Amino acid sequence: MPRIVDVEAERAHILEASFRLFAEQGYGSVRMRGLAKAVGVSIGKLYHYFPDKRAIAQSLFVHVGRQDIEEAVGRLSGSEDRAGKLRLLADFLEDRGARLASTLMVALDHRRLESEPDTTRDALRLYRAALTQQLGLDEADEDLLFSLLLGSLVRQVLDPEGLDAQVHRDFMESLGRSGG
Amino acid sequence: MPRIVDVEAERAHILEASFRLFAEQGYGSVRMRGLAKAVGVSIGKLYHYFPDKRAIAQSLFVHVGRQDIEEAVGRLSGSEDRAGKLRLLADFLEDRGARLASTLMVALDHRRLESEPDTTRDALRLYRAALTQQLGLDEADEDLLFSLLLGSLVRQVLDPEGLDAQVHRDFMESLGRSGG
Amino acid sequence: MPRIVDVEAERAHILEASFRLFAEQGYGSVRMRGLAKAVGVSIGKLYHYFPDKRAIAQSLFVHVGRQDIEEAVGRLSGSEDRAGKLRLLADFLEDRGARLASTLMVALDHRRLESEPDTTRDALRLYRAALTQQLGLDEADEDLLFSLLLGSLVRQVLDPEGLDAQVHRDFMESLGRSGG
Amino acid sequence: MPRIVDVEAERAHILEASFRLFAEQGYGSVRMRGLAKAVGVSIGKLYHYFPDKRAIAQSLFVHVGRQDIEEAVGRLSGSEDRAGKLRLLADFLEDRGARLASTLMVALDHRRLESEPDTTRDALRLYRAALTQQLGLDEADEDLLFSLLLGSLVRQVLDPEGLDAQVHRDFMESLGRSGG
DNA sequence: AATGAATGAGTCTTCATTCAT
DNA sequence: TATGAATGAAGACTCATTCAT
Repeated sequence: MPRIVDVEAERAHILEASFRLFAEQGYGSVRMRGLAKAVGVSIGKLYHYFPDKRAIAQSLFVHVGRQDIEEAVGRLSGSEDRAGKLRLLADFLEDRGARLASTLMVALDHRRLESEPDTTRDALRLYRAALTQQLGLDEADEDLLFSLLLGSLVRQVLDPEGLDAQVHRDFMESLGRSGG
Repeated sequence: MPRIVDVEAERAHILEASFRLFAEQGYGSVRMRGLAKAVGVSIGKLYHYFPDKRAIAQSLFVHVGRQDIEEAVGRLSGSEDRAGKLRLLADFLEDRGARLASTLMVALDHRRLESEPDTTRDALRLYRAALTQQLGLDEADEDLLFSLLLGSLVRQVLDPEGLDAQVHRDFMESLGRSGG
Repeated sequence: MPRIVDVEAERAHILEASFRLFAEQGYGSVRMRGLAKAVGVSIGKLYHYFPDKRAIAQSLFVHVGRQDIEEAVGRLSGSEDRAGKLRLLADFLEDRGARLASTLMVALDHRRLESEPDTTRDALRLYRAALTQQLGLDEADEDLLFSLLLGSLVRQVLDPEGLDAQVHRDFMESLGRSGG
Repeated sequence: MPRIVDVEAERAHILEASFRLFAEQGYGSVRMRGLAKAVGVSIGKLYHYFPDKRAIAQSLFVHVGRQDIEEAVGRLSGSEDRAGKLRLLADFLEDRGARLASTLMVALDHRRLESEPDTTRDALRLYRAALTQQLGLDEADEDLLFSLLLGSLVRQVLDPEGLDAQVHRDFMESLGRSGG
């Protein structure tokens, strides 16, 4: 029994420390040697906890995806009404944008690793469902919001300065005022 | 006398035929052998026209980026007023979305290939400038629209069915009615 | 814990086993695959201990050059007077000629590998200095002897039978009788 | 009939222009592209006049070897007596040393190109025979002289400044005084 | 359980040679 | 005959994975 906890903790630690490298370099450009160094463990240890490189990348996406949703839901729960939740969402985007953008990069890589796009697609829908559950917007507004969120993450990667956070925040506030 | 070749045409052909593979697999996962096969030339020919793999990927982004802008501007020019141009933009997204999404994938890879993010960032701004010039929206609307466009491209990659084109089209139309 | 290895011993072993191949084929004609087979290790191991082929060739020259001088000095030290040392030198040439000729081949390659001829030239001067120190001949005699030694090594490569060892031995003996 | 002369002239031109590159880089490091550029012809032309790279290197040695002997004999013929010839030989070494050293490099490479050392060995003996014929020294002196000549060429490659031409010249003069 | 040296298939790239023009 | 673009086998080198310690 005590071992299992350790194993999961080790795996989680490896995944967390792998995140940055996979997001920055892309699956195909990450080297096991570089990964081991970034994680701060030996190559052998990586292979002790994961069967191969692909498994790390795939587990990584699941891991960080789950964390992101949990954090998002946790934070949006800080307010009861939709307007408040939207404000918290804008806050979340602002201080977690870099991390979310990295998660998106990892998701795009993950999509390339699977022949069937199922896992990645389902994960995206999970994100969307969490949004639905928290905000209860009408479908059209939510669809727009979802594209807007993803788009702002992409822009965060390609041109962080080019993005006007206030504009996005205002748009979200306007959704709070429209119907639901 | 040796074979007479149009060097620029050959380079363009290689880049066009490379596009799909780089977009689908990502720079680090593309193999020169696979690339040669996909392009339909010998490995040697690839190296005759480009110094190395990296140069192909970098030229590729410039090449497809330029083409995309040219096509977009060409199509938006089909209408004089903003509302018409926005309708044409929605049309463009609809029938060229897959290609534009691929360009985005290539752009994200390109960003990872350069230590300084200058080229990629400048390219993104070029896209944005073309939008400004064609639509003349106020900055806030344009900022939103830009995120929305990029977001819909990302969704096209991760979950094409999850995207409601009509919603996005309606949003663009609403921009046509608002001020400028 | 990983295998514990004596890095210097491994490097020395690789160099010793590389010697023959580089001497026989010349730097440009040696293939890493052939080298690995000749050394009796994997290609990967060669690259584990040396950054590249060039580094092997360059280290090789330093390694065998040092060994040759050590052996020569060791053997000439077997006698106290100049005549005796000259006799020992002739003996050394006779039973180590093939190896010394190989070292010369490696030295000539080494010269071609560096843009500046410094290292190779300095090594040659080191050989010469060892001679000076051991024999204490006048400069002219030593100069002649040095050319003679190198010439006999070249001939050993190009036409071993064409060389009259006794003649060279006699000449060396004559140097023992002349002034110093 | 007229064609044959042209063909031979072209071949000779290619060989002469190849000499320097082969001597400096060694057979295995010479590239056909670099050779074509050095010679000032197209790669196609090289293959028009020689079946392959190896044939060029092998013809090269024969070509420059023949030229060297002819020039040496021609110059030694400028004097009737042995002392004079030895003086001319020293002169020859002094102003043609660099070229002769290159020939030696080419010879050493040539030796590595053939499985049987016949051609190279025979060429060396031809040089020796020319010496015999011109100088008529006793065998022992000639043997010494031959090693000395080759040794001075090697030193010219490895450390040109370290060689005392006067010492070598004096030695040759001393041979002129000794018996024959 | 942990390490990292060792392996060698597979990568990018080169280059002798061919051949269309 | 001459050219150099094209080819792809072979070269140097990398790197995911294994395994002795």
